[in-house]
Amino acid sequence: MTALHSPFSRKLGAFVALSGEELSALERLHGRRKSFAAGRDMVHQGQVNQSAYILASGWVCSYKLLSGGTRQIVDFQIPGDFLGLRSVLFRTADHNIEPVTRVEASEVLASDLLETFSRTPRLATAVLWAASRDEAMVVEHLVGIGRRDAKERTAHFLLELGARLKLVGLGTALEYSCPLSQYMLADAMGLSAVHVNRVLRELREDGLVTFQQGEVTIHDLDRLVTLADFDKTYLDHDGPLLK
Amino acid sequence: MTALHSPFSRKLGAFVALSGEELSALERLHGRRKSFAAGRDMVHQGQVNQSAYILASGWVCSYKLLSGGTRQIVDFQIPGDFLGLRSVLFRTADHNIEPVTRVEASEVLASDLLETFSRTPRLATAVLWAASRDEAMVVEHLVGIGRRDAKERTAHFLLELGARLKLVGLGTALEYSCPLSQYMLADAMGLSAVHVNRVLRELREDGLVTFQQGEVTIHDLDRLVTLADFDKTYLDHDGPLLK
DNA sequence: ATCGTGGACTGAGGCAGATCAGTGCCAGTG
DNA sequence: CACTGGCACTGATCTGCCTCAGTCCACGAT
Repeated sequence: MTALHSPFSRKLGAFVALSGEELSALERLHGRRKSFAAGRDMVHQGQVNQSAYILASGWVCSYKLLSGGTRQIVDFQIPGDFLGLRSVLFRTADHNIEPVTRVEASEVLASDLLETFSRTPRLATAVLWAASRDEAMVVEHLVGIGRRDAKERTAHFLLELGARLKLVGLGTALEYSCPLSQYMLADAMGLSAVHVNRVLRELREDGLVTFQQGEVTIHDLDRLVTLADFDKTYLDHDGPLLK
Repeated sequence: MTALHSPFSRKLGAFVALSGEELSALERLHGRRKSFAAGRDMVHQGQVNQSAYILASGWVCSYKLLSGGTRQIVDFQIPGDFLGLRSVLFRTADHNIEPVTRVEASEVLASDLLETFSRTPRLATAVLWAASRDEAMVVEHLVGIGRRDAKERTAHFLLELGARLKLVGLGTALEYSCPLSQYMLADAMGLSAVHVNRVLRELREDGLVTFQQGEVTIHDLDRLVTLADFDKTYLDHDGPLLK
């Protein structure tokens, strides 16, 4: 697969119109392809001189561990997402990265990344753009945990996931497959797994959305969007913002 | 005040060793100085073609409104912080920005910012660094709201604020002044104002920290750090990371 | 002087969601 | 085959935090 067709290039291209030269610089950035088994952390909190990765297939989650032994999942990454940018920029990882499924990813060496930035500066801007979008997702996540109740939060979460997957061609607005267990949802949404289970049942009984056997099916998009107060503008936009 | 001495330049310099030329490009970036009254929003959700700002003095908060009328404060900004980067990159603001006190800030036009990035690319990398640090703070905030109880969360919040203020010379590790009302703390921490009040009293009665009349005084740093599970590495580091 | 306003602070009562302690259903695996 | 471990799911109980409904300042405006 060339960078020209990689989901990552496509994503950056949505922010900054990329020249042929920039596209091939992106292509060279994709270093060695690596494979990771589900459940075994790719990166640990505190590790130094980590590489970053561009996710080709599979799902991963980024989380932080607390002293009490609980964890908070900050975000899930899906194919086309960039992993561990902060770990590279700060030389030491401030969070763990765990593959949720088997994962294929291209390693990006810190030195290559910084050199690419200096030689093709517009790519630095493009990556800044992508990082800002990630931050917007974390912010939305924060708002959800802080001010939405469990049902709204879960609805919002499932809608966001659907929108993201649709953007990379891994599902439709109404249906997608999702390898996350209820335990992981709980760790992501700041709930207990028990409560996630009950909330999913309620959403199902309300005829809004079903999440069973790894498949999410949205039955009533409008009502779900209203319940969740979901506004997808932070995920998407029309055409490159920088010509 | 020249950019050479502005807190913002100092902050970026902590990430990327800046040349004289880069420093003066930064200086030129500081556009018109503007002043804002407390309480009147500088930026609204949904506004397009906003400028960004570099905060010179005063405090502001960034928050999102929910349909229910509640709000979640995402972060507070203090002098030296960059405001509204996302609003500029995405052309439309996804959050509100409200001055907490009277505020002095330099306006940064979107076009100037992008032009600066293309002419002095290392500044794009530096801003990427700063944005990543902001994201790290939001992530820490997310973890707190998701997995820390009200007392730990409040302790963590006060410690983080102290560390940030110390970095820009506005307080010591043990004492600083803080213009935030308990209502704002509540909106930031995902609690009710009533509960914030009780938690602050408990922290005071435990001899850990006092927050009264706009002054925060930490009485027992060690126990507070332990309670909050506070690790300040995400805020600070030694020397520029990019020479 | 008094009124109004905004913030700190308090008590009582209710509820969302946590915790505890399970059951049942697979898919491995030795 | 029985045994194990992971996940979905459930009922009972408990609790952290919210909501409501106030009081009591300190202040600036009239």
